[in-house]
Amino acid sequence: MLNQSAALFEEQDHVIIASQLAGFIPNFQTNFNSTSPLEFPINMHQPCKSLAANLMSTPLPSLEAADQPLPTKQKDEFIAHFAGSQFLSLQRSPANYWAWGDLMSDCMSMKVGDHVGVSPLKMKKIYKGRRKVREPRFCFKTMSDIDVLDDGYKWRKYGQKVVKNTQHPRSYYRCTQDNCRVKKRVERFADDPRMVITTYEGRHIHSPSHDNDDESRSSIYQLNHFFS
DNA sequence: CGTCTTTGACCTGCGC
DNA sequence: GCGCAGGTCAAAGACG
Repeated sequence: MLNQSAALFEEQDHVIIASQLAGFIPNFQTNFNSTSPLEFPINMHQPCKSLAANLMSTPLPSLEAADQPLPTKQKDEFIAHFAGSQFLSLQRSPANYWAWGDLMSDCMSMKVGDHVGVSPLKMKKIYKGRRKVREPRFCFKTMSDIDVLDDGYKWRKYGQKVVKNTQHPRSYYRCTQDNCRVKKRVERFADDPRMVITTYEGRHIHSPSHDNDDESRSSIYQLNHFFS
């Protein structure tokens, strides 16, 4: 049984859904005011997605406003929706919109206690350099002895790399379906090798193979279809 | 024999 | 411009 706790984010659609983010980001500073992780069951993802999409659908503020917090009203709506739940507050700016993926990537290799955050200067550099559209990405972390989780799709490994400051190599996979450009990266969490971090990039243009009906109902299958 | 994995080389982007 | 690190390629080997 997969551990369903996960941290998910998708940049292209402005959807940011976080669960157990504190596990990825030891200290919330600069752009994140978090006191405790946000947690919700897997079947709450769709309402969360709608809410977050609505929240994030207003035009991006000007670059000069990059360091300004999310308008209080929007933040309050988000907080209200999760009243009674542990809550992660989000601040939105054009810079950290682009920085989400990078920040998350940075966090993968960080040690507990490291500072996490993006300086205003770095944020503006990231924003300036990322005007091209990037494939949507999301990642999640699971407790598993198996590196490559069966997600219903067929993958071919095309590379492996030792990442700096980590003991475990990162593996690169591509979907084997013709014309499908989806990729995924699989690596062990540096601070806790029992955890597997899987990062998906792109969207499948086909349905998963249904070799195993039980698998098609699994949580990981639902995770993939959340973004399809 | 076809498919998949491994792995060193190469490419690219970024920081200094 | 240079060096480093991450990402990708592709030839060779393993496996069924």
